[in-house]
Amino acid sequence: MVKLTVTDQDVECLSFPDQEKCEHTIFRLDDQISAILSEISKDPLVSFLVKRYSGLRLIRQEPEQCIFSFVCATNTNIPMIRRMLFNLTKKLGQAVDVDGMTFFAFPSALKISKCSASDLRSCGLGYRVKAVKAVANHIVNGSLDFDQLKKSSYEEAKRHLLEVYGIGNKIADCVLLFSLEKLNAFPIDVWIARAMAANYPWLGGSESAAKLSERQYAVLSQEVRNYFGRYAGYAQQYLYYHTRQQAGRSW
DNA sequence: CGGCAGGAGCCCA
DNA sequence: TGGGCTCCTGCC
Repeated sequence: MVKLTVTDQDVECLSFPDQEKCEHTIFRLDDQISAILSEISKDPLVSFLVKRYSGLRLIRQEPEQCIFSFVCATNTNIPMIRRMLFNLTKKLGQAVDVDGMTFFAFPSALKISKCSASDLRSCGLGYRVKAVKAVANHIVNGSLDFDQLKKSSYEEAKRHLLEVYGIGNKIADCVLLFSLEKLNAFPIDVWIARAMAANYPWLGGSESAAKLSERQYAVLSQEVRNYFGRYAGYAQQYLYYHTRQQAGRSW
């Protein structure tokens, strides 16, 4: 659990249990950011966005928290996602008191795997209960080993993730980018798909569809990683943030 | 007030 | 390739 304090100058970070320089972990401050930004700035639009949204960073999450969060995020909206995750942490997570307020840590996969389906359902997860259960079981029985996946290539790690019920292309790419150190992962949700069709019509086989088929996702995914390179995920972050800003939805 | 559409996707037929 | 899945919100 982390407490962030925004000051005029920067962001102060305090973690529980205490971890030295947790902001370096969370905001990837150890990345060679100038080299990364200059590489993705070969693209004119990204170059513009890098200047416009200077300071934007990729977040590094704990894999378990990351994958459960994105499983809950299918076919819904952000207020709903927050509610589901809050209910889940309140029901199963450990209470932590900070500044006189009680927060709840993200529960372990073991805790989730032991939780009954009806209790999970009571968190408002709906049909996602089946996927949440499947992910928890894979983690507990060792068939989903995040430490191993961190050492694997993008392609191999993604293949393993896709074997889990409830994990499709988009969630797999999010988990790879935000928690498994695959900076070339480029998650394509409906917003990014629209943005790509509008700004990069020559990528993705000139498919203008907002909803991508399995095949279209694979083609576009491969092409954007070729085009933006090993730090494609950083480019995605700028494009995604910009798209959401344009839509007037800044969380 | 009720009814309906739609939303950080995925699975199955 | 399209429909269903849960739940909630916004709109009419």
